[in-house]
Amino acid sequence: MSHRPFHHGNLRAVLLEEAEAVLRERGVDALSLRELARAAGVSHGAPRSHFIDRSALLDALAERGFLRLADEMRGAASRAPGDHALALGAATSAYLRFAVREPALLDLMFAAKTDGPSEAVRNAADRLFGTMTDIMGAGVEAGAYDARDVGRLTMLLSATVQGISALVTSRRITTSQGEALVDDAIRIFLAGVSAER
Amino acid sequence: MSHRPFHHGNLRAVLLEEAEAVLRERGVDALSLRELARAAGVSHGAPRSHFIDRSALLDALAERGFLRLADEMRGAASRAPGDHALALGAATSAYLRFAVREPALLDLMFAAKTDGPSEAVRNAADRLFGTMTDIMGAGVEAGAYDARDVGRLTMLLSATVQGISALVTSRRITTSQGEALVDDAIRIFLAGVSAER
DNA sequence: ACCTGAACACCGTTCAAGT
DNA sequence: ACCTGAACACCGTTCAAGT
Repeated sequence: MSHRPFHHGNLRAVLLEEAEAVLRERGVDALSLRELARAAGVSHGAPRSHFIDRSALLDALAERGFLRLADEMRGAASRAPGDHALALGAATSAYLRFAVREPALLDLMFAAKTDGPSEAVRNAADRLFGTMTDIMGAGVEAGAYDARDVGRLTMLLSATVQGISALVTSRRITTSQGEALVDDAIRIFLAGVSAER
Repeated sequence: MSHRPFHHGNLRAVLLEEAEAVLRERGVDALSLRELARAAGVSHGAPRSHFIDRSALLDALAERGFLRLADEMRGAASRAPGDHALALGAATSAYLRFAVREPALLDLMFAAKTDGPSEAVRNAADRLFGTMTDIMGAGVEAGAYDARDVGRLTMLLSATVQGISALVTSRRITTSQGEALVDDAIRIFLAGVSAER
C-alpha cells in the first residue's frame, strides 16, 4: 500500500518544514505554495487541504515560531536555576540568537496584519509572554524587585528585546552590539526600578 | 501640449503617494505595480522608468518613512524647547503615533531583508537615528545624564520605542498600553542611568 | 479525508517600439 | 527621457473529479 511512502498524513508537516527553510534562506517573498508543493512532490492544489490560503501558512509559521522561541527561552533560563540575573541574561540572549537565526520568521511573528493576529497566533504569542513572565517572576523570590513590578517589567523587557532584535535583523546594528545592548537594558531596568521606589 | 496633464515628470511622486495609501489601507501584500499603474492611468510598464522592480518601490517607501518619522519626532520635540523630559516624551509619543497610523510602513522600514538595507534606506535610517541622538543630547545640557551615556541611551531608547511599537502594531497590546509603556521606559531609563554611577 | 489537474484572473519582469 | 503594449513565466485560488 501507499506507493507514495513519504506523505501520508504528514504533508502538512513536510510543507511547514520546507517553508521554514525557504523563509530562512530566501525570505517571505520567496515563499510560494506552488513551489512548496513541487518540493514535496505533490500537485499544486494539495496544500489546500492543509492551509486554506497562503496567509494561513504564514500564520502557522508564526505560531510555531512563538512556541519554539518560548521553549528556547525557557530552556536557556532553566540552565541557570540558582542565579536569577544569569537566567535572565541567558533567556534574553536566546531571544536574540533566535532573531539572528530566523530573521524573516521573527518579522512574520510581529507583522502588522490588517485584521490582527489569528487566534492560534495570539495564543502562541501569549505562551511566549507567559514564559517571559515566569522567568521575570523568579526575580521576585530572588529579591531583585517587587512582585507588583513583574507585569510591566516583563512588558518592558519583551518590548526592548524585540526592538533590539529588530535593529539587528534589519542590519541597523551588529549582533554583538545587540548583545551588549541587551545586557545594558537589563542592568538599567533593574537599577531603574529599585531606584524608583 | 501634454494631453496627459497629470503625470509629466511626476509619475514617480504619484506612484509613491498611491502606494502609501494602499500600504496604509490594505498592507504590503496588496501592493502591486500593475495596480498602481492602473490607478495612475499609465500602462503597466510605466513604473519601470522610476522603479527597477517591486522591491525598489518598497525601498523608496521605507526611505520616505524614515525621513517623515525623523521630521515628526524633531517637530514634536521642538514644541517643548525648555523642558527636556517633556520634549523626550513628545518625541517618543510621536514615534508611537506614527506606528499606529502607518503600521505596514513601519514593518517595511524594519524588515529583515536578506541582503540588508539599500544605501538610500540606510541613510534615511541614519537620519532618524541622528535626530534621536540630537534629542537625547539636549538632556546633557539639562543635566539629566552624562554626555558619555548619550550614545547607548539613544540606542536603548530607539530599540525600546521600536519594540513597543511592534507590540502595538501586531496587536499584542493596545495603543494606550503602549503609551503608558513608553512613559515607563523613559522614567526607568533615566532613573537607571543615574542610579548606576 | 486527502490529493489531482484544469481553469481563471492576476502578477512581476523584459524589451522592442514609439514620442 | 519616459511611456506603450506584447510576451513570458509564475502565482494564488477555485473546484469538479478521483481514490
